[in-house]
Amino acid sequence: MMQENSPSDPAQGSEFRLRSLDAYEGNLARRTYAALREAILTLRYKPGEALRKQDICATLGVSRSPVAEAITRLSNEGLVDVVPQSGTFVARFSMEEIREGAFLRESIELACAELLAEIITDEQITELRRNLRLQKVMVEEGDFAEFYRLDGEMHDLIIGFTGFKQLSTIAKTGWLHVDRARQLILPMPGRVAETLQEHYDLVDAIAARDPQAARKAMRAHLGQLMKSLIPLEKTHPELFDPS
Amino acid sequence: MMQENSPSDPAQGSEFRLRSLDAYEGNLARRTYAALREAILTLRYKPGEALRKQDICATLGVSRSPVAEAITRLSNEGLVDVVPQSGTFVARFSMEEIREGAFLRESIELACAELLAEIITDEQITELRRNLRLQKVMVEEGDFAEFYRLDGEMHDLIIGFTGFKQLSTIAKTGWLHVDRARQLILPMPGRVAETLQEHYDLVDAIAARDPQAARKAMRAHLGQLMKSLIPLEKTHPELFDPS
DNA sequence: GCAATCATACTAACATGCTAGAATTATCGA
DNA sequence: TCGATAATTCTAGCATGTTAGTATGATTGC
Repeated sequence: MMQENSPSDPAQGSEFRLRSLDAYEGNLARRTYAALREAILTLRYKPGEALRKQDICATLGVSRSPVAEAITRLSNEGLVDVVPQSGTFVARFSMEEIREGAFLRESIELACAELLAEIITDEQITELRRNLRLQKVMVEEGDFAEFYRLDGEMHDLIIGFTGFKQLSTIAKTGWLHVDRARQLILPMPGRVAETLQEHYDLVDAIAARDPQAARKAMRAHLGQLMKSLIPLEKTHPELFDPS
Repeated sequence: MMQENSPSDPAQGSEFRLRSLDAYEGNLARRTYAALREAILTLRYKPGEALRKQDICATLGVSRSPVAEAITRLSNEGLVDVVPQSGTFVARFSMEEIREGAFLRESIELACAELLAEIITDEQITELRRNLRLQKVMVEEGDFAEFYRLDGEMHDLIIGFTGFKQLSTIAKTGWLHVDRARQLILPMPGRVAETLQEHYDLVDAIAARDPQAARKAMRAHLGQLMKSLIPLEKTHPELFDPS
């Protein structure tokens, strides 16, 4: 099988794309996984590109074992495609997978929002509102990176408040493909403001302890995001799975 | 740290608990994973028990590499606990995790049932009904193992009909802990008949293209299962996480 | 008898050698 | 010039050697 490299590939052979392992924690394999994962999600490794184990080993200063383990894990998550006896490639986008990840997260968060609307405490509502205030500030300051971080944190809070500990990890794993695709969208001030409003609606519904409204708000919110992702397949066809 | 072996451990040192690898497919690591997973889920490896890599290597006739990779994966799924530089142990049951797995699956299947109620085709309904007829036969014949297999197949069908390909795997992964705990419950004819009826209700609701009824039926069905699992913590305390 | 200390026998984690097979390039034939 | 074939150079997958850290059991001191 052949998986062409992006031709516009200058001499980036040496790896400036991986952060040092001591930015992460855990054993070598886990840290290697984290470094690779970050590089893939931020598109420093481009979809379709071959992953060179040797380079990675050299750059990170580890042997092949932890790298192999990391790649296995990335493969399980669908971020890379392993071709036996041939090579490992950064997975291309697949609108199918993106939809699926969005659906999974929507399923989980709908259930959480619904449950939370019944059991949420006042302290937890306060924490959500505090997060929202920070989001507002970031929108006003135009700090979109921090806004997205707070966005993720808010979703995490909502899931975490249910008391379930692994659920957030699963939701995020499904969300990986969506997150990677989102990197291609330049944040537009207008859209970000809308997103913030959707967050307000969602938290309001939960705070009002209205399960149905919470479901509706969550669905509307995630629906908007998907709408912004659909055009990507047309604008960046080379990054997508031929399908 | 100390994790005692079950004292009632005769000379089962030699491993009669792992099926031969050629019962599975994929590379050695994947097959090793499958074999271990099956042994853990069927309780041939008991919760809390230490996993001896050397024995496993000898039994399966493979080296430590594939076994290590398999264990890493089982660890990610929460089926084993790895204690660095010490040992790996079959995870004990945790009612917390069981609840969480059930919640995850409920979230996914509720969303699927709701979606399906809108888009399901007549052929798909036929396939579900066919599965139900087989379930009925198995209940009548008292073949509970086959009934449970069909049960799983039905849930798979429902998820698969949405067109999403990975969702079933995720749902099953979350369901692992539930499945393992279910091994402790002797199937009682009465309860199995009830379960079958719940399946009928669910499929009827989907076939009637009634999203709300489908949600309700799915929730009732999974709620019943959880109800049967709760007492296990009292009857088999030694298999549960001290919590 | 009992607690503290030390030696031993385990383990996970990591490094590295080896092999079979795939992709690529070089060579050859028309 | 072009197509087929052979040689080379990749890779993943597997086996195994090494190391550091943990638990266990023996030994010692009291």
